[in-house]
Amino acid sequence: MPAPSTVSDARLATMAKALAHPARIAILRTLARRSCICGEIVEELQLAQSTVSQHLKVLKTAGWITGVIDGPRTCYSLDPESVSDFRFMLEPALEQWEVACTCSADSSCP
Amino acid sequence: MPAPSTVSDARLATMAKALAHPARIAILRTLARRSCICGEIVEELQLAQSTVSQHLKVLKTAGWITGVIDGPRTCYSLDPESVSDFRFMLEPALEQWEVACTCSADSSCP
DNA sequence: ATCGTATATCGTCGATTAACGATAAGAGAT
DNA sequence: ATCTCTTATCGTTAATCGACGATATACGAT
Repeated sequence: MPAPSTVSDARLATMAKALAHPARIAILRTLARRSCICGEIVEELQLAQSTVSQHLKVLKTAGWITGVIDGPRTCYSLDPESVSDFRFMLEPALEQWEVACTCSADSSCP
Repeated sequence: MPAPSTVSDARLATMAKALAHPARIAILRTLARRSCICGEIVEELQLAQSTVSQHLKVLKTAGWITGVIDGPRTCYSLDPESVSDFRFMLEPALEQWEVACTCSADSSCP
């Protein structure tokens, strides 16, 4: 029997990839605090506007956030459902991995 | 006040980055099952040996796994401590993010 | 209709990633 | 000492990432 899952691992990897940059983590933290922000993020992180826009796009594509256009600006928010999905995919695995023994019995190991 | 954390976000991002590939997730799942494997992973995933070796290096560098050389082979295992670190860094954030409202009050939003 | 603001997109650059085959290095066994 | 097996590393390739400035687009206000 092969390792379980593998189906949703693609999505898990995609969301992890979007998380794999300090600037994007910072953006998520910011959105968690005051929800709905656009170019204010540019001030908070000291990055060019185009760079921030790209990071937002990555987060949006991966599903972490949603963007609602509000006149000339776009209002970004965390997508709680996707956060929930991510937790549901990741946490059972992490729990299992944390208790994995350092070296199991049926193995070709020292 | 800026967003909290940012200190360990670098490490969080690093570990997330290592997680951001289906093959590496598969490797972690495998190691969680039977611990201590080396080239058996090459069979499980259908990838070249050098590719698997690289993925193992990425996981090791990020701290997810440890490698103990055992004669001619190397025995890899999950590092429960790092898994724990990762959980400790990530889960509080995820909990917070999941309950973040879609659009908060003090915001320039619709 | 035009101006100003806000944001997305384009094009570019250097750096990194992912994959592979080929080669080197280490440890046992003959 | 040599052969074999296992794994790490090297070199290459195409693709992607991260950052930026410049430009285009969209909207609201004048």
